[in-house]
Order: sequence, then structure tokens, then C-alpha cells
Amino acid sequence: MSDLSPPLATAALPDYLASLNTAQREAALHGCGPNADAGPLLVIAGAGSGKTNTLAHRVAHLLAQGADPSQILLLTFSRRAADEMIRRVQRIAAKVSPRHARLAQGGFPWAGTFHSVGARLLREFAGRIGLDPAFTIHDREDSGDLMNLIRHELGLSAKGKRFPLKGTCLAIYSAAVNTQASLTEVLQTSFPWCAGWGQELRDLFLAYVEAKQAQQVLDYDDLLLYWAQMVAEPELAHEVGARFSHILVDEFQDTNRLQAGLLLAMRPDGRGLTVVGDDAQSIYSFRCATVRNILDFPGQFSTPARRITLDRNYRSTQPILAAANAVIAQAKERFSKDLWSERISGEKPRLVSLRDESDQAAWVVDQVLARREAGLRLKAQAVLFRAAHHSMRLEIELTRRNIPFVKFGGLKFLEAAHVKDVLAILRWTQNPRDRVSGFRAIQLLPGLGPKTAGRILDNLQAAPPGCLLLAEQPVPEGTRSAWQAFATMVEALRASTTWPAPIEQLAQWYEGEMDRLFDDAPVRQADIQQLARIAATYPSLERFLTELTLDPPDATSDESGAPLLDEDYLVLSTIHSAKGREWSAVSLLNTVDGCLPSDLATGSEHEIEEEMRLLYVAMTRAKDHLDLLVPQRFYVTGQAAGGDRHVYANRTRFIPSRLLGYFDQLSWPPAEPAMPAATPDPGARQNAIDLAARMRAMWQ
DNA sequence: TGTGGTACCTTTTTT
DNA sequence: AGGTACCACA
Repeated sequence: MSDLSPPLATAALPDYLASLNTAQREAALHGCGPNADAGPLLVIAGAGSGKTNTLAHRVAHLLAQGADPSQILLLTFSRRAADEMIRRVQRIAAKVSPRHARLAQGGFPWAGTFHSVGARLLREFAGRIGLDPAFTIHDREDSGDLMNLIRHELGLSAKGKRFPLKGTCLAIYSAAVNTQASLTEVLQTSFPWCAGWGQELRDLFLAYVEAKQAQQVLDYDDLLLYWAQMVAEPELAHEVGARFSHILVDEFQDTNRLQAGLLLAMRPDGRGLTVVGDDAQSIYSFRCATVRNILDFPGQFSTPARRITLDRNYRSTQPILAAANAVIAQAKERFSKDLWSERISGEKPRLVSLRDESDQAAWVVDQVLARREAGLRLKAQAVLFRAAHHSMRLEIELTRRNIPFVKFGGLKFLEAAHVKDVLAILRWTQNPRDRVSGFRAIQLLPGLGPKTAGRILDNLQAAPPGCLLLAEQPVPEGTRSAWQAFATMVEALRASTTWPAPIEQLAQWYEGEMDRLFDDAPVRQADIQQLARIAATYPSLERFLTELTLDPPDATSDESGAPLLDEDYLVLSTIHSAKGREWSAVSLLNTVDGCLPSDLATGSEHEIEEEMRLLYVAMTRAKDHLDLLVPQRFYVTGQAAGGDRHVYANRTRFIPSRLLGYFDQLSWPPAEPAMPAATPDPGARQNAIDLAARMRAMWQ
């Protein structure tokens, strides 16, 4: 190994680091070499500054220095980001030596999100912390259902509408956990309208926690919370920390206090700890992420962390960057850098005024096709938007004109009722104490509602464990035979030791019930088959359930299977889901006040600043072409088809007049003088509505 | 008492 | 596409 680490000052750099610039190289080499010390490192990496590449080089270099891949903890924002990182590490390692290439090929078992790594650690240490290693993981909806159940049991729903709804309760609970603040504090700062319910909420949360423990169920927050509690024990903290020679964290600006706390507990002196982030791209404060994590990081350790800034942008042309810099320069709390680029271009980003959302959709499609004619693949183009439903008109237009697209963000595969049904049965199979899943599963049968389901679950709970009396549960006469079939199937699933045979059996049973449960059963049936196919790629039921909950397939393409992946398609994405990605051409829909900033997020200065960062993130995704679209009119919902009630929208407040110089402005359709067509054209609108109806009719 | 149907509303961003 | 409120039927 010593021959791999000559004194850096005198030796030539290894070839595989030659492509990095000075700052990137310093980040990759930090703490390596004879006289260096591997103290904590903070990398401030601006948009498009080669952050992933730098981190990947650092990991590859650590391997070259003799680090063991199974001792590297690599925390990323999503499974996809982790995979991308590992692919690059493997490419770089291949340049180091065949031995290192093999080493990297073996994989990085501890690369993933905070939540999925937490789940792995907790299963492994379950015995030591009084947890059943077979615990199930509830997603947000499951957690909401359980919260609702408790809310009801405590009689809080009976007090009328004034008690917060389940979603709000869960949000309050989650905020308290993730910010590590007291309930009183959270209520005061974030939920002042619920402040009067402090004691009731405290009771509710206690009962919620007790229910989760009795059912051996963990929610998203628990994966972090149990992890944090585990490493709060010095002995366990040392043991867990010692498993990892290096800890690297990507997108550090989007971590919350709980996450920062557990890093610190595992690495009190910061040795071997690297965090990378960009305060200008912090867009997850609704998940309790705090920029303070980055700001406070250097000072947390006895020797302050080293700070390296990457401010050279390799992605965007200079005019795009100038506009983005001008937008983010308006931010009040801001502590870094202006990005610079050498990519000269005469093309400024465009600000396009359009009549309404239908024109916006038509215009975007025209532009996309024109660029494809000019040789730019659909895959190199993307359409971004603040909220998932903003792209609805565009999706209709794309479908009508036969242009393939993939949408990221918005409604998930796993949130569809039929997928949740199947998963609920599987979870109930794996963990009979999981009441939320059982509750949902039982009610799939005709004639069985909440009351009967509750009674059956009570009976099962009272019976000694392992006693199979599901089939004997009292159900109404008319349901008798259906119940027998259901009970037989569930018991067969429980007895099964093979995988994935059980899901085939379950899918078969469920498909038989679908005609009764849904009007549009045929469409949903395809999803069930897809789910079975996905399941078959996991080694066991437990792994399937855990990883599906924590790393759900996030694009429509993941659902519709492999065929699409080879084809060319346009990317539609929420700004949040576009994080870390880049395209040659980017169009941003609805760059108007009310959409960006969202009118639901203009309550505080804090929220407005975050909306501004969202615009910044969206703009910095573009390499060569950037269009910001400003539809002037929005038709009001809740009126007859073709109705003409509408509101006028203004350009986003984040691009005030004095910034207009950074953009080329144009209107579409171009004003046609002397043509009365500028007045509303009811015929055209009628057509648009008709198309929407035709889209629906395809599935009716 | 419990279930199932209908009408109406609302939909930020996500591990 | 889901949740909720309300009403009708077993």
C-alpha cells in the first residue's frame, strides 16, 4: 500500500486525478498523504461545479489508499444519486488498477439514503436495543392512518372540526422529532393555530408511539430517531462509528438537525467525515432541513473543519449563469459565492409571455420538436414545474401529439390504492401485529367495514400468537365463502418460505377482486403485474417491503417497464425531483406569482426565500437553453366546460424589472395587429376541453 | 348498528 | 383520485 501513497508534494499526481481542477483535487485528496490529517471536511459545491464527480474521485482515491468499500458510509439524497455515485467510482477505480476495479465492483453496501441505511443498521442492532428485527416500515400514508385511528380512539375527532386533522397531527409530530425541539416550541413557531391543543396533542403522540411499539412498526422518522437514540449510548456510538472508516454525506444542505446530530454522535471529532452541499440549493425546509447544518458544521469540532469552495460551473453557459446569479443575489441570508463559467454563448435565457396554459403547452411542444429536429434528443430536454399538477395540460398535449415522456415527482406508484392494497396484505403477512395493514386488508372483502375489521383484529390480538384462527372469525353470512378463500390465502402466504411465489398467488387472488373494487380494473391490473415483476427482483419479502417503502420507483418509466428505457423521451419533473440533474434545454412552466412562489408558501420571509432558491435550482439545471414561461391567464376551476372565468397572473416577483436585461423577452402568439383574434376565442378553448375528454375516454 | 352509495371538495414540494 | 359528509338499506 505504501507504494500507492508517495508524498504528494514531490510525486506526480496519479493519472486518475488529472481531470480535476485545483479545488476539486484538494477536496478529493483531503486527509490523504503522509503529513495530512483526516479532519472534518466541508465542501461548498455550487450548482454544476462537478460535485458528484469530485466526491466520486475522493471515494476512488480512498480505495486507492487502502480503504475497504464495506467500511465507507456514503449518505446520499436518493437511491438514484447513490447508484450514480457508485458507477462513477467504479469507472475511476478501473483507471487505478485491476485490483481496485474489482474492489469497487464488489459494491458499497453502505451507500444509500439516511433512511435506508438507518433501517439496515436497526435490523442489525435490533437485538441490542429491544427491537424486533422483523419490524415493518410505515410510509407517510400508513402513519397517517395509524394517527387517525388513535385520534379516534382518544375521542379527539368527536370534539368537532376544530382538532387538527390527521395530516396536521403527523406533520406536528414529525416536525418535533426532526427539529429536536419541544412540542410547545414547534407549535409556537410552525403551527400557531394549533397551539391551544398542546396537551391533547401530547396525549395523542404518546398513544401513537405506544401503538407503533406494540405493533413493531417504525415510521420514517423512527428510522432516524432510533438510530440517533442508539448512538446516544456512548458504547453503541463507538461500536457503530468504528464500522466506518469514512463517512461522506451528499446534499448536506437538505439534512435536518436529527441527521446532523447522529453524524456528530458517530464522529465526535469529525475524523474521516466529509460533507458536501450548497446553501443556495436548500429546498427541503418543509422536511425540517436547515441551512444551519452547513453554517455550523465547521465550528462543531475541536479542530474546525476545513472548508473548500467549488465555484467554477461546468454546466451552464455564461448568460444562463448570469441570470441565475442575479436571481439568487436577491436572497437575504446567503453566505457564499458567485458561480462563473467559461462557456461563452450569445443566447440569453428567454422569458416567454403566453396567453394561457393551453398556449403554454402548445408552445413548449413546438419548441421541443424544433430542437429535436435540430438534433437535440428528447432526453436532453426537460420541462420543470413547481407542483406536479402544473404539467397536466402539457401531458395532454404530449399524448395527443404522440411524444413519449416520463414524469418525475407527483403521485407515486406506491400511493395508488390498488398497489397499497397488495402491499398491505404482504405487510400483514410479514408482521401480523401491524394493525394498519390488517385493517386495510380485511376491508377489501365485501360486507366488511371498519367495525368488523377492528373486531377481527382484536380477536386475533387476544389469541395466543401462532394460533391460526383467521378462517373462523365471525363475518356476515354473505361474506362467508369469500372470507374462507381470503383466510386460506393469507395463511398460505404466512406459511410460505419461498419467494417470490407468494406474490404470484396474492396477485391472482387480488385480480379476482379488482372488478368489484374498481371501475377501471384493467388499467390497474397492469400495475399489479408490474408490482409482481418488481418483487421478483428482490431476494426476500422483507427486503422487498423495506426497500420499496424507502426507495420507491420514482418515475413513470420505472413502472411501465424496460421497453421505454431504450427509447427517447422527454423528461417532465417537479423542481424538487430535478435536484442534481441537468439537461441541455430546460423549460420552466408557470413562472408566475402564485405558482412560483406558490401562494401556499408566501406566509413568511423564510418560505419566500426558499421559493427563490427553487427558481435558482430550476434555472441552473440548464446547460445551453433556458425558457421561463409566463402564461398570462389562468382559467378558474369549478365552472362549466369552456367557461371563460379566469384570473390574470403576474411574472414571478423573483424577476423584477431591473433583472429583465438578463433575458430575451418575447410573446407568443405574436401580436397580430388588426386581427380580432386577440379577443377570447371560445372555439379554441372548446377544442382543448374536448381533447381532455377524449383522453379520459381512452380508459372508460 | 354497520355498510355502501352518492355528491362534493381539494390537490406543494418528499424520505 | 382520494377523503369526507350524508343518506339509504340490511
